[in-house]
Amino acid sequence: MSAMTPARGDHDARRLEVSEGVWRVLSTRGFEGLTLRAVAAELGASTGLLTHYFPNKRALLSHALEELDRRSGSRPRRTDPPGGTPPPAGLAQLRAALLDVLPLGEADVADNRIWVGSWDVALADPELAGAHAARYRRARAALTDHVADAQRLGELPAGADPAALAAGAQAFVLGLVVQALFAPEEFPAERQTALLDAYLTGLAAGA
Amino acid sequence: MSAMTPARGDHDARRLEVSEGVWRVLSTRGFEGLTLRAVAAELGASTGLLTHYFPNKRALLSHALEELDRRSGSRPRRTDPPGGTPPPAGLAQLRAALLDVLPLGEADVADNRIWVGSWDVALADPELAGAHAARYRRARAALTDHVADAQRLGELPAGADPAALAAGAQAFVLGLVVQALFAPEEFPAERQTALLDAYLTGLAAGA
DNA sequence: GACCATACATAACAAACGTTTGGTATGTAC
DNA sequence: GTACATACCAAACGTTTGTTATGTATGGTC
Repeated sequence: MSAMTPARGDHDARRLEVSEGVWRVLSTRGFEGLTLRAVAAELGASTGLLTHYFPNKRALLSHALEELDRRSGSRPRRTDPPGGTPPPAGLAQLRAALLDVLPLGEADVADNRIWVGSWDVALADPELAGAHAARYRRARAALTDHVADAQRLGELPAGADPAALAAGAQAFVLGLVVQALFAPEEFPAERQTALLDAYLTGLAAGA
Repeated sequence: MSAMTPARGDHDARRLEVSEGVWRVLSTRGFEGLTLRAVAAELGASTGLLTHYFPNKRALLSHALEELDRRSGSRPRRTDPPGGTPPPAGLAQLRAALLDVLPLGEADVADNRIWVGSWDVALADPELAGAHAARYRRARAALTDHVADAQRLGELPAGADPAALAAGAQAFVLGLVVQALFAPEEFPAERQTALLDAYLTGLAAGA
C-alpha cells in the first residue's frame, strides 16, 4: 500500500526540512539574500535537491512561509499555560494572544524578522499580499473574540467596539515587534511585556 | 566663482530627481524590483546617468532613503495647522505628530510602503539598520517631549513614564501603518484617525 | 577658436541568478 | 535479476544583474 514511493510522509517531511533551511537563510540574510544556492548550501546539498521538491523559487518561498505560519499556530503557546490547566478567558487570553506575537525569545526574534522582511515582497506580489491580509484578518478576528469575552466578564468597558479594540491591539503589538527588532537592547522582553500590560490596563480603564 | 561646474545646486537637484525615480520604482515594485535598469527606464534615461551621479547601487539607495526621510521631515505637516496659527501644544501636538506617520493620503501610502519595504534590507545591513534605529529613536524622543508637555498641561496622567507612553504610541501607529498597507479597504483614513483617537483618549483616561 | 570639464548614451563585462538537463545511486515490485 | 520510479548531484544554459569602459555632445573658460 505505502509502496511505490518512499512514503508520502517522508516527502512532506523532506519539504519541511528544506523550508527550515529557507527560514535560516531568511532570518540571517533577508529576502534579498534568499537564493537557491544559499538555501542549498545551508542544507549542505545541491540546488538539484530544491528543484526536485519545488517547481520554482516562488513555490519554495510560499511553502516556507505557509509552514512558518502553521508552525506558529501549533507551537506551545503562551495562550495555553503549562500544567494542562484550562486556558485563561477574557482579558488574560487577550494578553496571552498578544504576547504570542512579540519577539520575547531568540526563536521568536528570528520568526518575526522573517515576517517583517516578507512585507516588502508581499506588498509587491498580489498573491502573497492576499495571504498576508488573510492571516492578519484571522488574527484580528480571534482577538475580537477575546475582547468580547473580556467585555462580557466586565474586564473591559462594554461600550467600546470589540473590532476596533482588537485592531488597535494588533497594531500595538505589530509596531512593537518592529521597534524591538531594530532596537533589541532598548526593547528587551521585560520592557515589551511592560509596555503591553500598560496598554491593556489603559484599555481596561479607558473610555 | 560658480564656474567650472554647472553649479553645485544643479548637481544636487539632479540627484534628487534620480532619487524620485528610485522612490517610484520602490513604491511599485519593492526593493526586490529595484534595479539600475528599472530606475533608468523610470527616468527615461540610461544606466550611465545613474553611475554618473552615484558610485554604486548602495549609494543610490542610501541617498534615496535619506532624501525621503528629509522630505518627510520638511513637508507641510499636520503638526502645523494651516493659517499660520501657532502649533498646538501637548496632547494636540502628540496627536498631530502621530497622524503625520499614518498613510492617510495617496502619497503617504507610497512613502510608507517604501519604509515598510526597507525593513527587510535594513535588518540585513548593519549600516542601514543603524540609520533606521536612529530615525525611530529620534521620533520617539520627539514624542516623549510632547507627552511630557501634555502631562504638564494635565492632559495626560502625570504618574506614567513619558518615554514608555511615547514608545507605546509609536508602536501603535507603526503597526497601524502595516495594517493599513495590507488592508486599505478595511483601514481608510477615517478609521485610522478614529483608532488613533480612541487610543489617545484611552491614554488620557488610563492609569 | 582651442581646451577641457561635465553630462550623459552605448556597449561590453564578469558574476550571479533561476532553471534545465543528464546522469547515478538506491530501493522496492515483480 | 530485471524494470522502474524516486532522490538526488553535477554541470551547463540563457538571462539579468551591478559595474566598468568608451564615446560624444555641450557649454563655459581663456
